[in-house]
Amino acid sequence: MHSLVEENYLKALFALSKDKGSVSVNDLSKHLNIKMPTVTNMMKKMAFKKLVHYESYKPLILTKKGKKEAALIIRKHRLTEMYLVEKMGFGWEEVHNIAEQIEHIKSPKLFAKMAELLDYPKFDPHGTPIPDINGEMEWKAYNKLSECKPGDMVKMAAVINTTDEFLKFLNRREIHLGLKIKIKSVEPFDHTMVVKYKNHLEETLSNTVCKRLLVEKF
Amino acid sequence: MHSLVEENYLKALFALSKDKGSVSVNDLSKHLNIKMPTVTNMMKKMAFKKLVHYESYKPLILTKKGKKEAALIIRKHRLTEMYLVEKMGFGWEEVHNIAEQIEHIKSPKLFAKMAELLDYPKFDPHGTPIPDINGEMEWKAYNKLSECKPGDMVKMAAVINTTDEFLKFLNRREIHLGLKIKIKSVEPFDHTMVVKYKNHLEETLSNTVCKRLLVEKF
DNA sequence: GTATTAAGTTAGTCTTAACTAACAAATTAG
DNA sequence: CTAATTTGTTAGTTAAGACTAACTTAATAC
Repeated sequence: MHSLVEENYLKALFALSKDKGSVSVNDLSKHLNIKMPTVTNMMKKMAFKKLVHYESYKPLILTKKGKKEAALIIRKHRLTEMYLVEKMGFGWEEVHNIAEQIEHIKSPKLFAKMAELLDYPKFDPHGTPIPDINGEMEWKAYNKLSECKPGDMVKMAAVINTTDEFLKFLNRREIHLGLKIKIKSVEPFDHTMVVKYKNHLEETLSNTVCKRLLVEKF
Repeated sequence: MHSLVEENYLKALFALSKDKGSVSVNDLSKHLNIKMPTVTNMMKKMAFKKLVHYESYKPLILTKKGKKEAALIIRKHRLTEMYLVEKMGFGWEEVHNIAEQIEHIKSPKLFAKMAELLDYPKFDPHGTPIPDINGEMEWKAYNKLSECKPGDMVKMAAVINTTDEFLKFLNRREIHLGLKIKIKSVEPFDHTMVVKYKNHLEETLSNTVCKRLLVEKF
């Protein structure tokens, strides 16, 4: 399998290529705090292993294989974070460093068990999606409603941390998956949103609510 | 801090020096599956770090510092094993490999939390004592089952040299920690024992097995 | 459109932790 | 007590993954 070092390169490549789809050697170098020549060498090695497409002076692009491997590491990271918070009582700010280490543990069983005990979560409490066992992350284009701007037209895609209370709240307001929502305005002080959808012409949603709603822009 | 590699040398030294108090380069080499010259080099390096007393052609002896560091790694290993079994529902025989990796995680908080959630255990699921945060271990006066006599009533307390094979063997016979066992008879020729426990009214255990089972008399 | 700056590569060095080959010391056998 | 065997050491090599210095290509500025 891959070394711990290679796994860190994969993760960084995956994270950085989110928007553009490709990464410069320079960006990767800065992100990992590793000098550029080292990165170049590593990219050649990883190209040989079919994890990344590499050509001199061209941007770096993960292969399908590379993307999958990266997603699986991220899966392990997020499951670990979530496990530490939900099952062990850690605070969110404490778990990153631990997860950064545990994500490299070679034991499918350990992570399968975490997933099971957490009820196969698709999102962590940040609302960030957790890739499945095949490295698929079909949800990656989603945003929190709270991060959208006035004027945006969005479609309801998912809900974070679905408690009974919250689901009843959504039902009362007729908010459901696939619903098209227009953001009318955002209160600068507490980030309360005024939105419009279907026959609700002026519904007010608190930031607490908006942070739990994942939407797709269009 | 120490590298993962050094930690493995420490652990091996600690385990092997249990009886004699010292270890030969050869034994350590065989135990770690690492050639002797490599071991010699490493011992010099670790002697420089005051982890081991090293003199050419003399047996290796852990320093006080070395012993403490080793005990702390073993603490992490055993806490992890116990956590996996008690809190995550793993089987006794599955946890060793995972703990072997997690023991190297650098996060005092993680292990403090495990200890807390397990109610500060002094013994792990194998019945072996868990060193405390200062590297101190509490050894109870356990006896090998092989040294008991017909008529003795004993309670399973710990297992020596826990290989996968052996643990599976114990599972098949439903032998576990805390189990109460009565010794019915001992074959004088090969020291095979006939014992009784739970609904096993006449189970025969070879001397090889009995020497590996630690029990508490009562 | 050339000059300058930024980004990327090549070549060579370092450290860690492994290895083999060859030699030396200690132990055991006769 | 010497010879043979086992154990341990020295010296030199290798691979991974980092580095610096020097050079080349690409991008940007004027």
